[in-house]
Amino acid sequence: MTANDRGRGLGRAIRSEDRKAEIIQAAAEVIAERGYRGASLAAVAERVGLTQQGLLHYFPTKEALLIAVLDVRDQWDMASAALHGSAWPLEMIAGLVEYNATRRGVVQVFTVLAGDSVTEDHPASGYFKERYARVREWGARSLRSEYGDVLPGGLTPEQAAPLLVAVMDGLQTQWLHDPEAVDMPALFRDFVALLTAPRAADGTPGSA
Amino acid sequence: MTANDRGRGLGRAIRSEDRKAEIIQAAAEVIAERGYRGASLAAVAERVGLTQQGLLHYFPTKEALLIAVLDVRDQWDMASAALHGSAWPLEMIAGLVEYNATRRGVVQVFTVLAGDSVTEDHPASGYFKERYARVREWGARSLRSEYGDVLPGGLTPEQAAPLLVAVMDGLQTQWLHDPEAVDMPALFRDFVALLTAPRAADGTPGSA
DNA sequence: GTCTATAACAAGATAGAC
DNA sequence: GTCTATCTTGTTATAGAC
Repeated sequence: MTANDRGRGLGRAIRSEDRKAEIIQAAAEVIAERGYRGASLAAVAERVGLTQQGLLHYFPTKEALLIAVLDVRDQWDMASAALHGSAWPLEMIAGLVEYNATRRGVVQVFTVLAGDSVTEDHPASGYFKERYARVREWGARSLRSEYGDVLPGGLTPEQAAPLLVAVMDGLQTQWLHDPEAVDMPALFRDFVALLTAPRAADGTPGSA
Repeated sequence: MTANDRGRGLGRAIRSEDRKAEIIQAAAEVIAERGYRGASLAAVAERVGLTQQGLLHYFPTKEALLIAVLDVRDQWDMASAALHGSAWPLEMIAGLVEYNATRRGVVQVFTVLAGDSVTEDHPASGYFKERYARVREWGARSLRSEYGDVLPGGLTPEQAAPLLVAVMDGLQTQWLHDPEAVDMPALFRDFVALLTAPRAADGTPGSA
């Protein structure tokens, strides 16, 4: 707390965290551009004005850096809500999709890594398996708290949640390949409409 | 055409095509397991009992081999139908999803490459952009020929087609990460039900 | 905390023998 | 048609100076 802490103790520690955050940000960018395997430590280092060896002072291995990227990115999206257990109304999720459409980089990291990580012995494969399970559960809980045990469209929350996640992921892939041709937020809202528009009353009881 | 053409001419040419097909199959496997960047020519060559240099006799570069893999795989799925313009009823598409659930390798190549190819200067990025556009168009045409200008669920074919593709892709990703937890064919049929279940008649004209 | 030097590999591709 | 040998480049990671 003294004025001459510069270069030592807490002051230095905070600076170090800043540096780490900078590196994580740069790593996310490079991974988005070239995939995990294609992202070299040297390319990341260059972006923050370090050498490859200087970077390794902050993260001992490439894998450690990837984990750090994943952990930080997690705080940005649904997974964060999922982690904290707070339910989101569908309208809020649609808002997130709208926001995502303005942040290509964020979307691209996850799309690239989600694909990458189905390969053998990928360092992020466990992460994604858990993440998907967590988000599906959270989605089902959110939908149940908004609509009860059956959505207006006729599906249960447990049926709708994985579809919701699939639509988000799948639209992102198409959107990344051709943003002009794919209006991601509008299409997501079309899907929401499908989920929430009341079905016609048929012979089955329950409409009265 | 003579009997002693063995080792020359047509006989040899056919053998060479067989060898190429073998290599393409092996390449698809290795790409599924390790991604495009992680797939070394040596690993592919080993699977067909060749050296890396022997393999390069058939495909001059790694990129040429990737293109060949993509071209051949295309003949296996929807893109083939899309290419030939023939419409598929939704039930048939659901059948394809069911079939896919028995062929992990086929699914995995596309999922890995679709993610991989959103990165910069990826040799397959043009391929996927075109493929998605083609499949969306074909999907819309198929849906229109089965249901007309508005599906029972209320969406137009142009709205439903990209969602259909997104659900297929997105479910594949979740299924690859955790096949036990994700019943891909059943979930796809849930989505089909959403698309095709009649909506409740509201105040809007058109129901009479 | 960041650097230079370097170890230790692994990659794709070419040249040329057989 | 397939091999051995080799070039060139790029990778992660370590050792140790400053």
